[in-house]
Amino acid sequence: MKPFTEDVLEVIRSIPEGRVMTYGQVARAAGSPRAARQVARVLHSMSRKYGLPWHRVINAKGEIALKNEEAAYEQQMSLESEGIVVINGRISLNQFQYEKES
DNA sequence: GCCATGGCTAGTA
DNA sequence: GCCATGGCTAGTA
Repeated sequence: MKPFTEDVLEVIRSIPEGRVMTYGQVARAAGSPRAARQVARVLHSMSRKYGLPWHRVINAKGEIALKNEEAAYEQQMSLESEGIVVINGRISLNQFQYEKES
């Protein structure tokens, strides 16, 4: 597994319960500011086997990005079980976005 | 070639 | 709604 991938996994694992990060934010934290799509790809193909808190990653607009209805529903349930408020598939980034401090 | 993006326009109201 | 972006997993041979 490549360093970038490992960094992405580590960043995702570091998101605390009850908080979210965006794809772009994860990419930046992993050292590749323009690799937001790769984050999506990693999540798509690796979240199951690596037991990631995949539900805590959303898009820059604060929305659940999954197209698949069932999966999107599952994500919403997981988020709500941690106290994150989801309204019309959208989360308030102001309230729930995790900002790593320096 | 895939991907669960993102940011910036054009075009509507 | 368009399109530039980029690092690589899964699956075949």
